[in-house]
Amino acid sequence: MADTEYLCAETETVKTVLDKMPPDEMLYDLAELFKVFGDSTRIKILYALFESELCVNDIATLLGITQTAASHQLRVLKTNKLVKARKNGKMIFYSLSDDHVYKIISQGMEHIEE
Amino acid sequence: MADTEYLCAETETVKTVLDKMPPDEMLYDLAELFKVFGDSTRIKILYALFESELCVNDIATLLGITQTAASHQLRVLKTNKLVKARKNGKMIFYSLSDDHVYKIISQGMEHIEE
DNA sequence: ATAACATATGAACAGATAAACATATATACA
DNA sequence: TGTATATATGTTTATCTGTTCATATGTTAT
Repeated sequence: MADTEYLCAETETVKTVLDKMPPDEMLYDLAELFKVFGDSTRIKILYALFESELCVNDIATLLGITQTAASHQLRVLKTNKLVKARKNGKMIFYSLSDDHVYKIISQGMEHIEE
Repeated sequence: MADTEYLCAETETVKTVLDKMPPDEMLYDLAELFKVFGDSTRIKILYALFESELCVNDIATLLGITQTAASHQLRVLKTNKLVKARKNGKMIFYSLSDDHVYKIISQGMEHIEE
């Protein structure tokens, strides 16, 4: 037997909230996306790429991290379609995949700066 | 003696990248902010609050989580200024603190839906 | 083919974190 | 005052995550 749940909010309100809530899978994906932005190393990489495409070693050197760490994080960014890769000889140049990245980070910055 | 670092990118480019990079502390704060969005329980809470202010117990019931879990997550959201609280008797109503929350989540959704 | 370089991968470890459980605080009402 | 209700807090635990180290893959040049 389930508990008798009761609510403070109006029944109508509760109904609206539940109606407008996107499906769980979508909310899960959204959280996953933000999780990618939730690491300072990855944020730094994205910021660096605002200016120019860069190869892995340059990114590592610029940010003062190891090549391995850069590579691992670039993989996360690529998997989540935040950056794309272009191969040129032995080097691989990474760049932002679209301007959502810029917009999302900008909104975040606005929130912080107030 | 430091390694002799060399870069693939132009010296000028590297300089610009470093110049435009915000201070580390700011980048760290930004990552912290996105970390808050990077959890599906918190995303669900924020989505619920898009419609209406809600008390803790309602949020817990609506999302199918325990009161304790809701309270813990609301604290995280409040600490990061994403929600604000209004006390009314024994109940505490939570609501979104500003529209950055909405904008950030919207941008994220756009990225996912493409 | 071999050497040097650029990047990626796999495994292990340390630190972070969300949830659960028990309990504390605070308010309302009898 | 005592009791029920609403929310918050502290602690533990299981899981996740970022980094490091070692190694592998792939590319270029000699």
